[in-house]
Amino acid sequence: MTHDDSALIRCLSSEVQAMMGVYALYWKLEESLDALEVGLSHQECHMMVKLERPKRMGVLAADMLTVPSTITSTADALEEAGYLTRQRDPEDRRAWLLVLTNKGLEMRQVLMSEAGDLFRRASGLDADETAEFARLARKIRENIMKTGIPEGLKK
Amino acid sequence: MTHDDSALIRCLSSEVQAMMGVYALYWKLEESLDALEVGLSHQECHMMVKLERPKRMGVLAADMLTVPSTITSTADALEEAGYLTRQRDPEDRRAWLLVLTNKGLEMRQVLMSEAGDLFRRASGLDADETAEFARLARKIRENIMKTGIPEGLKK
DNA sequence: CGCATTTACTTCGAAATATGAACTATTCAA
DNA sequence: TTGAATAGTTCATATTTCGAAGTAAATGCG
Repeated sequence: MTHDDSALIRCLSSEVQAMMGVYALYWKLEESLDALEVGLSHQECHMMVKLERPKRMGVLAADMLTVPSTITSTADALEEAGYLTRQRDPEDRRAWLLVLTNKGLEMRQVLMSEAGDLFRRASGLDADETAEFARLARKIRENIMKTGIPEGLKK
Repeated sequence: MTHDDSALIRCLSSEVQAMMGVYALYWKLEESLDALEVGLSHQECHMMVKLERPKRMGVLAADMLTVPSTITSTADALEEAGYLTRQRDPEDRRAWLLVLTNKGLEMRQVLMSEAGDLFRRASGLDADETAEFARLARKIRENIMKTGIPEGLKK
């Protein structure tokens, strides 16, 4: 704590307190990702995590709340590095499925376990608190995935 | 939800579930910030929020987990727009205090109340859940501010 | 005191990232 | 079969971020 912010923060609405915590955590986690020195950009790490199973690029764009062209270049990099391959989706041959290679699956395991450590260290929460935080975070994520995507395509 | 992810996600560790929620929320909030059309970049919004009281640029850099030169350019933009002024810190004349103008204070109020709305809509949590989430988020933020900053200066 | 070192911020050019408009290939609908 | 819609790609551009070198003020130390 740089100063006595904690007292000031308690004066804010719960929503704003929550946001500030989320921002701090996000920034901290992003910073820690660099320290992993795993040779992947943040976006590439996120894509690896999202690929628990083969997914279409459009689905990933929606999941990652980003734009198709970003997915293309991220996938290019991961393919180049040997972590995934593109396979035509048999159900719609316009679409590609991104499929992790064995090397990709291994890297994903590493990332997931490192991610757990990062969260534990950054948050400082005990197991119960983490479980409760995870429950709410899951609920939030479900809400966003449900309501957010249409909005994201607005304009 | 693009598919039946919710079931898959429950298989992950609490830590990873928490992270995925935090990421989704962060991305969603950032996206919504654009829609605010308030003429400020994300970084500029964040700085406005952090300036609940005058702060040194170095302190802001630590708070925002970023680099001094980024703070300089963000502060330049906000000064240009009339939201803040630089004042020499009487305690150390090398340092500047960034002080919100009246216009800046008004904008900060707008941002804070909009932020509350954004969180409410994005998260979909009720008041109790929000309070609980805020409690944990505050705890996390305190932990990060306490432990995180020295690490951030490593290297 | 006077000089070397550290600290706080700035400058500016380069690197990394993100974005959108125009394009190819495929599907769908009539 | 043809026109419109969709999935992804390309590429040039905009935005953001970073870091090395510079200025000015403070601090430490003989």
